[in-house]
Amino acid sequence: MAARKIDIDKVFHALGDPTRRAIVDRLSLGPLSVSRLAAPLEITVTAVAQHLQVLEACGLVRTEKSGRVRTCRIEAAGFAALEHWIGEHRTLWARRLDRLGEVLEEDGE
Amino acid sequence: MAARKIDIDKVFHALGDPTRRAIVDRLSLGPLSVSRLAAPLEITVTAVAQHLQVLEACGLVRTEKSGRVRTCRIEAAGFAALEHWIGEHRTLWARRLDRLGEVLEEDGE
DNA sequence: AAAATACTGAAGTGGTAACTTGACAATTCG
DNA sequence: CGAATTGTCAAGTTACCACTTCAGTATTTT
Repeated sequence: MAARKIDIDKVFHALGDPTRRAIVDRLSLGPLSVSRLAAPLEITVTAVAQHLQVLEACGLVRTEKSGRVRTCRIEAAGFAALEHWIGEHRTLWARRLDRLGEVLEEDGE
Repeated sequence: MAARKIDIDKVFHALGDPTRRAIVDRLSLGPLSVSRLAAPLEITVTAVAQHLQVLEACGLVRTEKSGRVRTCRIEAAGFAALEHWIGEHRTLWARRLDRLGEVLEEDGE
């Protein structure tokens, strides 16, 4: 799986930014170039490139440059680290998860 | 119904801080007062109280003051929001997880 | 009552994260 | 070739975040 050691700190921090989560969301549907990623976002291509560096540094995204285009895709390592952290806490928290039917109210996200 | 609207943004941001994750870890084992939470951490009680505000605001922790002691415990709502977000992405990402070895393939774009 | 305990509030500091602009490099295309 | 596309590098700005100090409020203990 994850060959490299993934820093869960960075994973949480990376996903704490809504713009980066939006990037991850879109990449979940398939690879995209930097400018295509930037198009629907209201920030500059430079800003998107910076977000991509963050996402790449924590193993959530992998990019590859070919010609003048950098193609970005989801990478599993960071996601695996996140699930691992959650898995470690799920058992501890599971008891309390029972009584939260009321909180799972929508929220869109 | 919707007791509180959980903001996944805040949940990720809250857990992005190692000190706050340490707090969550210890509270997973049982309730603690603010000063007991602060003891092993190398920060002031005030700082811990501030972290607790963050954790409480995103539904990861619940606190209750009785006398001069504020007791803190894990709250499931934030954790549920986190699992919900992951659940929504797991299916999308699972595909990529399966095909890790063959990603050199061009997806067009 | 006095002193110790447990926390709270306001205000300030230092660092850093997100974003911008502007200049530049590299590639593809007319 | 020259021009447009695509992304990169280096600063600089702004805003926020984690944390501190200090002064203050309740509450318990002695």
